[in-house]
Amino acid sequence: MNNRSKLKQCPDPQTECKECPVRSMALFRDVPEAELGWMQEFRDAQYQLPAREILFQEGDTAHSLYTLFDGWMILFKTLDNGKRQILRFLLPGDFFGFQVNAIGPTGGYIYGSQALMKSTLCAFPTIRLQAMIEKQPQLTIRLSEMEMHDMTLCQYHLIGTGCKNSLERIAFLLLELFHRVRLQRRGDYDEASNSIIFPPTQKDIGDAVGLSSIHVHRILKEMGSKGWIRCQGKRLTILDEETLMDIGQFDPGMILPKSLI
Amino acid sequence: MNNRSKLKQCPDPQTECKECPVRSMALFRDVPEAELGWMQEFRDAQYQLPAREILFQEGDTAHSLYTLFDGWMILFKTLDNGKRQILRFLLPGDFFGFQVNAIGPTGGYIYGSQALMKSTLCAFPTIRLQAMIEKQPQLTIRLSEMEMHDMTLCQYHLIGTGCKNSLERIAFLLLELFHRVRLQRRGDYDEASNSIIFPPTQKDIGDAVGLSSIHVHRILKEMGSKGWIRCQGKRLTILDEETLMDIGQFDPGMILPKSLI
DNA sequence: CGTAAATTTGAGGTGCATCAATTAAAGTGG
DNA sequence: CCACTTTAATTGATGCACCTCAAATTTACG
Repeated sequence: MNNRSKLKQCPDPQTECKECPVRSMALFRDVPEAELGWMQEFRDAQYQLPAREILFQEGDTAHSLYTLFDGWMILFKTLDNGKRQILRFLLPGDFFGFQVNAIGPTGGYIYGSQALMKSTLCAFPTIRLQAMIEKQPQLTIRLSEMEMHDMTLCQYHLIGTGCKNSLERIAFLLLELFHRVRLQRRGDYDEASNSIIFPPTQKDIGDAVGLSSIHVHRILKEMGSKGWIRCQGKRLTILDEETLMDIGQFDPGMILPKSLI
Repeated sequence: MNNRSKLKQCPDPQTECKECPVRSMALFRDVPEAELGWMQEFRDAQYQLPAREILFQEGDTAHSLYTLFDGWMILFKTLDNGKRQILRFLLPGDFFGFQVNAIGPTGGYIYGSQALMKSTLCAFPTIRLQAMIEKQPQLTIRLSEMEMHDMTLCQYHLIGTGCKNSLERIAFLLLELFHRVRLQRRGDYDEASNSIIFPPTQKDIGDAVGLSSIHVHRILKEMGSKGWIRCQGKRLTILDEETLMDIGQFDPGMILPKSLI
């Protein structure tokens, strides 16, 4: 465990895997119900992380693999020039921590991770991955699927920073996050107002799409004044989805999970 | 087969999988020698593609999965505004074509693919992937490894377009491609001159790192005048690798293959 | 050898960054 | 619950890294 972070183990009783509310999004989605108890043995524990807290930094030895259980997190990389690139926004069910910078299980994480709001994590030791796969070989297929999905999103972000202007990039990002939250159909999406809880700051948005927080602010203001969105107090409301989809060249289909086979 | 392309089947005899020179980089790297003959049955054929030819376009039905056998190719996406983003440069051994835009095997490719020089491909039908995996379950682990590797590269490119200036991005890209070619230790790398065959145009470079071809040219000229590189006639020579690594924040370790387990 | 494609160079414009300073909001401890 | 501190949002002014346009030259190629 990284002593830089204020990670705390959750008080018992912790959530049972077989009752997990994010199971349909998670790595162990396809593990048969009867095997879940066994799988749970591999789990380290559930942990809580306060808002804005760092879980691990780039280079930290990768002892654990994580599934975000509740909250919002980011994976990021900081450069020598002080700039930060957000690589992924993590929502409940998302799996992370298996990209390391060396061959074998002794490597370090190639990115840092931070909570954007109070978050809960399920962790299991990296060292047990092999045993888990041997017990449940179909995990590798699910792992590939999740990687493929992350890869697709990463490619769309690359397309954004490579080819789109500021308005288009931000429109895309807002819609992507909005749809990802809505797909989960949990309390964070409010159907009546078509809004979601939205913890990223303007700086976070900028660091995700390659813009300064000041310019992000101007674009958000423009989007607000045109009646496309409302964005205040950690809540994002989408008012004109069609226009935003057109501008951002976003298609909800591209964030749907795909099967490898 | 896509009739837009001038894909031609290679004249027999085609290369035997067990004698494949790129096997150590390829999907079937870990398949036991004894099983390779069986695996080869799944193969469609070897195909040849002329320089600058399109293999498939975004949206084409994904009938085949490909391994680049010889040559250079790119995966790219073109936007409504006419701009193009290069998502991956493909070198011999690289596997592509399994990212599709729909659930199940009936989807279309989410990117286009084009040869940068005369290239040879090995193809097998997407529909046989499941049977191959059932016969050789360890293929899914190797697939995950390859995806993880591609994902890492994609992330570094995102970091480039998101956080780096033009000089830093181009330095990174040149070194990445240089090292990837050199890792293969085939004829395309010349040790005496520390140079590689380098088919991308200045426009290709720009489309990969999010710059105009004109600006790419100015930067390449600057790099040349400072004695860092020589870049002419489809050949790239690295003269001052240390300076370039420093500027581009490139570490050769990050393109080395990693094991999942 | 002729045509298309890529490279090269210059001039001018702009989208976004940077700097600076104020206001508002969120977090913290008494 | 309020005073205090920190962080985020907001706004204006200025600058530059890179884009776009245009045209000449060189290279690639059937």
